[in-house]
Parts: sequence; C-alpha cells; structure tokens
Amino acid sequence: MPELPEVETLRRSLLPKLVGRTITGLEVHKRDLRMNVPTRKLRQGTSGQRIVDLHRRAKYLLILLENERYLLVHLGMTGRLFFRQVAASLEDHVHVVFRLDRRAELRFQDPRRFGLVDLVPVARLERDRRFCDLGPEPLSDGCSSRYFFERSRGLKKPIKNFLMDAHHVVGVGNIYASEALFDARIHPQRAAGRLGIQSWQRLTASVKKVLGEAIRQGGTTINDFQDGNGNEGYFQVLLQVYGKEGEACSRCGRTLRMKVLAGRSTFYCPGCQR
DNA sequence: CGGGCGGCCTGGAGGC
DNA sequence: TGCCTCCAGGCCGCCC
Repeated sequence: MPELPEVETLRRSLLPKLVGRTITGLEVHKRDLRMNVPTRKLRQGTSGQRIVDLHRRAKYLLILLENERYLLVHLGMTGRLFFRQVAASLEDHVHVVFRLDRRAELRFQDPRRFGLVDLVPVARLERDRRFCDLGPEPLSDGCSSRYFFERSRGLKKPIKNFLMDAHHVVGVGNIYASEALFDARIHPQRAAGRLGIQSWQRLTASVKKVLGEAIRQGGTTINDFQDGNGNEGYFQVLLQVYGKEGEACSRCGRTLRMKVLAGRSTFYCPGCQR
C-alpha cells in the first residue's frame, strides 16, 4: 500500500512514541505473511531490548534496537503498524504484537498479508538480498539528474516503469510515479533511455518535489493508510492525475486518461505530457 | 540481459 | 439484498 512518503510519515509518527521504550514480549497470531514470521529469532532478538532509533530505507521501516539489530517492517499493500498505549482488544488481522514497557503495544496489522516482519543485524543489512541491489533514496543528493541520465542509457522500458524499479531508485510506487511524470510533463510511455538531460532535470526535480510535498502532507490515504497514531494523510487532495481518469487536466483542460502499463494503472494527461 | 506478466491475499466497490 | 467479478498503493520469480 504505502510508498516512500507513507513509510516516512509512519516513521516520524512513531519516533517519539517508541524511542526509549523497551520491548518486553512478542505475540505472533499468524505467521504466514509474505515471509513466514521468524517467531523464535524475533523473540530472542527483541526481548528486553530498548528501541534506540527509527530509520527508513526504501519502503522498509527499520527499528534500531540496542543490540545492534534492526527490527524490519514492510507494510506491503495493506499493512499498518500502530502504537497502543493500553492493551485494548485486538483488531482484525493483527498478526504480530510487540509488547512494550509502560503498558504499551506496537501492533502489525495486514489484511492481505503482503507485508513482512524480520530481524536483521545492522552490520548485515547492506548484504541482505532485500537491500543489496537497491538504488539511491530519491530525496538524497545521490539521486541526481546526471545519475538518472547515465543509468537509463539504452533502456527501452517506459519511463514510468523505470521510476518504479527499485534497482534504479527506491520508494516511488504507482501513485507517485504518475504524479511526478505529470508534474514534469513527460508521457509515462516514453522510453527511459531516450530522455534527454533536460527532461531528466525536470523529472528529477518533480520526483523530489512530489515526494517531499507528500511527506509534508502526511502521506496519501486512499483506502488504508494511517500513521502510527491512526491519523490519515492529506496528499490525496493534491493528486493531479492519479485516479482522475475522465476529469479535466488542471493545467490544460484536456481529459485525463488511464492506461495499463506493466500491469499497473497509469494516469496521465494526453495534452501536456509528451 | 531487459522487460512483461502472473501470483501472492483479502476486502471493498460496482454491476446485474 | 445477494452474488459475482474486478480491482487495489508491493514485490518476487518466471518466462520469452
């Protein structure tokens, strides 16, 4: 469900609640998520551990424990991670519960079970197969128009698919790919390898702008997304093309279109995206 | 190898 | 109201 802005919003919302707390226990109610929950490893590696910090890499939330391990959480499509001050009754589809000190809990809920929970030593993260081939963070300096330009030479795949490929750049999913391409006035089906440096300068700026603004708005809530306190985002109000097939383009007035690319709904303006 | 597609799951929406 | 089909923001593995 969530792309980079949603995971970053989650991280920021949980940071003040979790840092300094100690994990006192673990409940696993259903273990067959995208990857089986490694109950034993989790229990041994987290019990009695204080939470030191919360990081994010791509769409993974990384909860740093004092034993130099990361508690890894991926929300898949419908995952939620939320803080409960008092042990209230269990919601549907809560598969993993971390009990915390001072009668609090961290609950992982995921109806579709595309998410995952795992534990990885910090020193081994860069070698983990889920992380070793990842591209740069889109909001980092390493993610530049020059990098994209060089990286994309010779590639025929549509630029939208390129943006959504984590080998090239992480965190950009279906919603923000469409939005960034609209902002940069680039047609989603243009071959990535045929974008000139000027187009890449616009697109790079648009990716950073759209993701940055989405983070400021607390993410996009279409159906599911909530932060760690149960609050919804506001960026859905600012969407320009996503889910707006048949509506008028805010820039040129033409009717927005939808097309399936690589199996994913893609929204664009046939008037101002070339 | 690059690129496309199906499959993993469940719930909600829309059509009849 | 109920039943059916389709669709969904991610990711991986398989296929050509």
